[in-house]
Formats: sequence, structure tokens, C-alpha cells
Amino acid sequence: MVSMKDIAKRCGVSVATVSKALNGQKDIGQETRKRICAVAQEMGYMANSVARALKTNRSYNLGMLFVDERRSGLGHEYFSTILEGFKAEAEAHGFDITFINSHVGNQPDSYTKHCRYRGLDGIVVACVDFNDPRILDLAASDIPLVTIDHIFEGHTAILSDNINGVDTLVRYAYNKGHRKIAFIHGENTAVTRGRLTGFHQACQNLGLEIPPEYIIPSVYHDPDLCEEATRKLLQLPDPPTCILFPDDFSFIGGHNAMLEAGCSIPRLSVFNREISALGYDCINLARMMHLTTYTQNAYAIGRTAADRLIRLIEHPDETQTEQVLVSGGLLEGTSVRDLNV
Amino acid sequence: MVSMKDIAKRCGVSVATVSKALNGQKDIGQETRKRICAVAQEMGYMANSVARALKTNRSYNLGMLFVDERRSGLGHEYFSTILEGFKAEAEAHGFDITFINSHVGNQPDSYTKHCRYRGLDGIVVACVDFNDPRILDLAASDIPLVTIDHIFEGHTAILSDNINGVDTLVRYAYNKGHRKIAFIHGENTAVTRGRLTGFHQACQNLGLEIPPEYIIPSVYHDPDLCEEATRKLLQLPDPPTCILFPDDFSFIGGHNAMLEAGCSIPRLSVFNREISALGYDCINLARMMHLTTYTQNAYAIGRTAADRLIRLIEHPDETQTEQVLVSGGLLEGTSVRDLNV
DNA sequence: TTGCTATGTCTTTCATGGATACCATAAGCA
DNA sequence: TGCTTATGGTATCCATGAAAGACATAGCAA
Repeated sequence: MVSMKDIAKRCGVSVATVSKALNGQKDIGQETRKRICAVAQEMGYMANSVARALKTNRSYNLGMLFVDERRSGLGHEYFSTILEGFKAEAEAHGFDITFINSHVGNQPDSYTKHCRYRGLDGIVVACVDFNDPRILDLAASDIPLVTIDHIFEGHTAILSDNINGVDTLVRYAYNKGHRKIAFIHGENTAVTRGRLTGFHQACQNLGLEIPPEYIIPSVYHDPDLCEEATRKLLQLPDPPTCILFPDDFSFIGGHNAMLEAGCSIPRLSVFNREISALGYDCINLARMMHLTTYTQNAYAIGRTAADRLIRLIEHPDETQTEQVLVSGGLLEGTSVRDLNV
Repeated sequence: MVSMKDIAKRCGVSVATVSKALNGQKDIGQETRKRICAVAQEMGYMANSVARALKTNRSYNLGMLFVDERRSGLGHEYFSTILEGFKAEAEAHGFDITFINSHVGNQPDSYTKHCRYRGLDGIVVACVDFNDPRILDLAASDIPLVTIDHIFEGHTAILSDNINGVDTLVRYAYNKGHRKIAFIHGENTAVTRGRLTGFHQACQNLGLEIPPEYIIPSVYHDPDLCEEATRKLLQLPDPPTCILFPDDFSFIGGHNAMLEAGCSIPRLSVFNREISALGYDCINLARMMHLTTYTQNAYAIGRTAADRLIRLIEHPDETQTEQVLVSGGLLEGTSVRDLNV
């Protein structure tokens, strides 16, 4: 590895001069700079981020915490897309990304210590149990931190606009003439609470009276539970004409229940009976089965998270913590029948 | 941040002694060691990986290269699972993971330089265009490197056992009494070639004569193309009784074609007509629709990659480059009818 | 015009960041 | 004296930043 020392020797100047030349300091002669840069280029010099980090106490490295006990973290397209967005934005600013875990060396330790050990400039936290004391410890430290889909007092949070998302879906169905809209929702988390709020908000604004049996709690990514929930809905004396499903996995379970009951969603249907369906963030199913879905803008969430985190790092004084709501959009398929025509 | 210096001062010993005590060197007194360790603990001392890396030239940081032009890299469950396996194994050995990209700072540069810049101990390469000159440059460098699903001369490669995978599936269908087995396969890549080899191998060994129109080229993750391919198969004068699909996405497209033709897979079927289906690495669909599939052991592939890479790093002399075939297994669902009963 | 200081530009010296490796030294004991 | 064991001193990894030094030119008084 060629270092500044080598360049200095070759150019007959001191190491400090080389440092100045390569870092674009202004108190250095034009010719010297050119000469040094040329030699650096020629020798294939590459800065050593380790040495720089030691001296400057800045690593240009961001930590990413994606704990996923159920191995469902990165497997979720939502999270892997967030990661990609985060990565893209971070890289554009010259930051790299390192995963955080609760080891230091091969000894278990706290997340906070891990961050210090690696000298990370900041961290993004997503998809974890936000009540985990180790996470709380991290949030209580002075390391710049941004969370996704969760609010920690005093920290910037990037939030998917769940309220507006479900509101949009319900209005969409309403405009297609649906009045009997059911909602199978996920377990009790901040995300789910937002979506339920959106549902009730839309119903209230539209003057829809939704019977309580149309709102069924389930669990995210559990096709069997959702199949069961769908079955219940289909067996109601007055079944809904449209069902809002919580996610891809669940929808497939629900669709199985439909097939079993001799019905399917519009366009795919080869039965007399059909039920309209809406998905939440079912991007793949939108592609595969033309399901109408609200798409969370996961890529934008990731990019925004990186952007805000980097701002926190570079301008700690000017920056206020904030809550950024990232809205998605409706991806229209053919799974909702227009009852108006 | 408390450093060794602080501990040394507090204990009245030299920094060198502290280093020895904390690193488990043996040329140090038991009592001194205990005292130093206790104080370190008490003061909340945390090693500084940056300083250590500078001195030892070892970062305990592994690079991960997951280029994904089509944004299909981490979104693939296969790759995100590999990442998780890799991460788990690396962390167990005290290594962290940093993404590699072709930037250094915010300037575009080579992957190789990026690795040097960060002082990475080794790299794993997956899901990229292996003909990209920047990748070739990386492979030509002296940085320890392991590839996944691709072989670079002189480097260790971890390979999913595609030949055996398809072979297993075909034998399974055969044992269930199927003789008319169709195969919709992906685009021409090393992976696909392996799978085709497995298909032909199984047919030959089983004495199956598969008509050429049963083997249809498609593209991975393209439900529309697969829908079309399935339609073709169903319209044949002598259609297959079992279809092997290339992936989850494609299967859903294929299943749509089935529904349209008034048939479905066993168990789900509410029609008279049914077609058995097999998937390749369709783990989610196995969960959701009880599809029988061959599961690649992506987690094991990731772990193996980390294991071999770390071996290369820690024992550069003893270690020979090798090609490791990771086999998966059959995940039996209800999507293949047993024609024997 | 000479000579001296002031000014500004460029470059070097030196200390520093935290940890480790090597060598030196001291103490203790055979 | 020679050897082991425990500990300290110091250089080093590479880059940076503050401060000091070198040098040249400009400005001004004598």
C-alpha cells in the first residue's frame, strides 16, 4: 500500500504538504499541488480511511441496525428496499454502511459499545423491537440516530404514512361504489394503529358505517390466520364486497379462502362470485395478480433516513430532530370491481 | 471515550501493560491483569477498532458486494437470506460487514480501491455481473475473495447445487407417478445451465422421454412470460401433468394461467382439472400455497461463504481455494398429485 | 538607493489520535 | 552468572492540524 510518506519522498516534500495537496487545502502552491496529485495518481495512492478516522474522529461510516429475530427483516421487501435507498443516498455522500450487532469482537456486548468500537458517525434503526433495553440504551447515547417507523423522543424519525395510505385505499374503494369494506389488519404496533386510524378516519369522512365484524385482527405475514379471517368474512350473512388485506403473504392466504369458497378477485375470477381486494404494500402481487395496492415508498424512506442522518452528523447544531412522513401512492390493478357501471 | 491511556493512569501501569492485560497476552502477572480488567470494566472501556486496525492492518471487517442494477438484489429473498447467513457467521467470528461500492468518499472509483480505503480483510461477491471489468479487477487483486454462484479461477466459490436440486424435483414427481413433466426455466446463466443439466440428467437416469415442447425458456421473476409459457403448455394436445416453475413470481403468473384455463394445483383446486406444480426455491409459496419446492439453503450458503472467507483471511497459507457445493432440500407440500393411488 | 520591517505565501516541524510490537530492564530465583 | 517472569519505554501504523519557519516581495523611513 502506497502511503503519503511514499508520495512525499518521491516529490521531495513533507508528508503534511502531501496531505494538504490531496485534501484541497488552499495554503499550498498550485504547482506543488499539481505535481503531488499527479504523482499520487501515478502511484495509485489511496487514502487510508482508518488512519484518517483515528485522527479526525470521523469514520464516514453509518451503522444500520436491522434486528430481526424472526428472520423476517431483510426478507421483507419493505426493509430490503429501505436498505437500498439508504445505501444509495449514503454512498452519494461518501458514507459507507456497516451492520451493527450486539457483539464486539466475538463477545456479546451492547449496540452502543459496538458503535463506539467501530467509530460509526451515526446509526439508523429499523425493524427491531423498539422496547428492547439495548435499543433504548442506544437511543439514550449521544450517537446521532434516526429511526424508521418509530418515534424516539428527541430523535428524528422517518415514518411511512400509514394513516393516509389506508385512507386512500378506502376512498378508492368507495369511489368504485363499494360500501361494505372489510379490513383484516396486523398485530398491535404503531404501524397498525396508524392504519386503523386511517381506516376509521376515511369511514367517518365518507359517512360509512362499518360493522365491527368487518374489522378482523390478524398478524402480519401469516397466511393461515388471514385465510381463516377471510373465510369468516365470506361466511357472514352480509359479507363485504371488498377486503383490505395487510400484506402479500396474508393476501395469498385470503385468496386461498376465496378459491375454496368458489370465488376470486375480479379479472382472475372464473367463478360467478367475486370479491374485490386491496393490498397494503403488495408490490409483487400487484405485478403478479394485478392487485390494487397502496405502495409505501420504501426507497424514499431509506433515502430520507440517510439524508436526515447525514445532516444530523454534519450540522449537529443547525439540525432539529423531526418526524418526516413519507407518503406512498396507489398502484391501481384490476382487483377492485367498479360497481358504478 | 476512555482509552488505554486512562486505564493505565488509573492503574499506575504503562499503556503497554494495559494492552497486554486486555488482549490476554501471557507475559503479564495474574493480579495485574485482574486489576486492569476490573478497572477497564468499571470505566466502561471499549477498544477502538480504528486504532487497532491502523496498527495491526486488520480491520475485522468484511466487504459485501451485492450489485444490483435491476434493484433485484437484496429484494430477492435468496440474496437477503444469504446476507443474513453471512452476517450471522461473520459476527460469530467477530467480523463486521460493510457494503462495498464503487465510490471512495463521494468520488466514483474502483471496488478494489474502495476495499483498500476501508482496509477490509476480505470480500464476498454475489449477485453481480461477473463480467464487469471492475469485478474482474477486484478478483485480480490480492484481497481475499469468495464468490457465490460463480467461479473465478483461483478463488473459492460457494455454489448452490442446482443440478441436484432439479434432479431431486424430477425424481420426486416421477415417484409420484408423473411421466409428463414440463420445465419452465430462466434465462441463460450459470445457474440455469446447472438446472437444465439436472433436468436432463434426471430424465436420462429415469428413462423419461421429455418432448422438447415441455421445456420452455422464460426469464426469472417474470410472471407474465411464465403465464404465457404455462398457457402454451396447457394448450398442448398432450399437456404435462406436472410443471416445474423457476421461481415464486413466475409461479404466480403460471397459476393465473391455470385458473384462467379452469384448473389449479391439487388441494387448492375447486375445478375438475388440476395440474401438479413444483417450484424452485419458492419458500414463501410453500408456506402460502403448500407448493412443493426445492429449497436452496441460502442461509447455509451465506454462512459457508463467511466461514471460508474467514479461513482464507486467518490462514492464508494453509487454505486452498475450493468450490463448495451447498445442497438444499425438498420441501414437500400438496401441490403434486400422487398418481399411484 | 539602501536597509529594515511588514506582509503574505508556501512548506516544514512537531504533536497527536489509540493501540500494538519489539526490545529493554528489573526483580526474583536457581 | 544465567534464566525466567513481569513490566516499561519507545517506535510505529497513517494522516491531520496547529504552529513555526523559510522565503520572497512590498512598503516605508532614512
